[in-house]
Amino acid sequence: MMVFLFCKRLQNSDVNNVGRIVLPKVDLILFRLLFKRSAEIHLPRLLDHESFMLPVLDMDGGAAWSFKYRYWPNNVSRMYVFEGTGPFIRKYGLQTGDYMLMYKDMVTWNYMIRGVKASEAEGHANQETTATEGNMDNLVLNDNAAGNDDAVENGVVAEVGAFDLPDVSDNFLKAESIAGTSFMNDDDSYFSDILNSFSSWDEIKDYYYSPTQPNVTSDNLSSKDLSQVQVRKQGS
DNA sequence: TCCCCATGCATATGA
DNA sequence: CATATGCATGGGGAT
Repeated sequence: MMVFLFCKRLQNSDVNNVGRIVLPKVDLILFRLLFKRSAEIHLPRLLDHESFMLPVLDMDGGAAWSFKYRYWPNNVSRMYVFEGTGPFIRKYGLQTGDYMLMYKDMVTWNYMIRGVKASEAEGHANQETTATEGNMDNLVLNDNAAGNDDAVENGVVAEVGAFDLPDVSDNFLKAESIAGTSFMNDDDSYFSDILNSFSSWDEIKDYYYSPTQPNVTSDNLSSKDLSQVQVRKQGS
């Protein structure tokens, strides 16, 4: 099962030849449902001034990327960025206003990525989305879920059932429109499917917090894949 | 008031 | 001198 993590509407500074993409600090859907946590959880945690190469599989097939994942100190906060994104941007021909969507494969733990042109997004969009296209920036859910620290401390996944499912916000529908796929089916079983796929609270916690790298190594990629992993230097 | 993030810009790197 | 890197600044939206 693929979990949608976040969507970034690309800006000039994301698609120019610098080759880095500033990541949004949007919440992961599941975590926004369970807790009120933000940003630093939809990708592996970075220690102080830590950075590393993050393998990311292309959902379009064939390609595998390797972005340098790091952050910039910013006042008391952080700005997260992917570096070495030039080849990805070029493969999809992404320009300002297009989208980068990230997912995580819950079976393999691979991070997955795809680019969506704004024009394609319009193709998937419903009327409402089209009408408010200017607001399709970084997608977040309504935060209707009550915080429940008790469930966390008790370590009981079953407590999850006590949460109200969030409303399917307009933005969530927009994310689906851009993705061209449904993250949640009609009876809201999307979240319960996710939760049921874990057997314990620790599993959920590990899954989202673990600094463990995705199960992608140079050993299980073809040479063709590897050729796309390398970050192209300017002018090469 | 807070904080996110788009981009400016000073410094480092290196051709 | 050109480009890459690492952070700072400030507008604007959320709280």
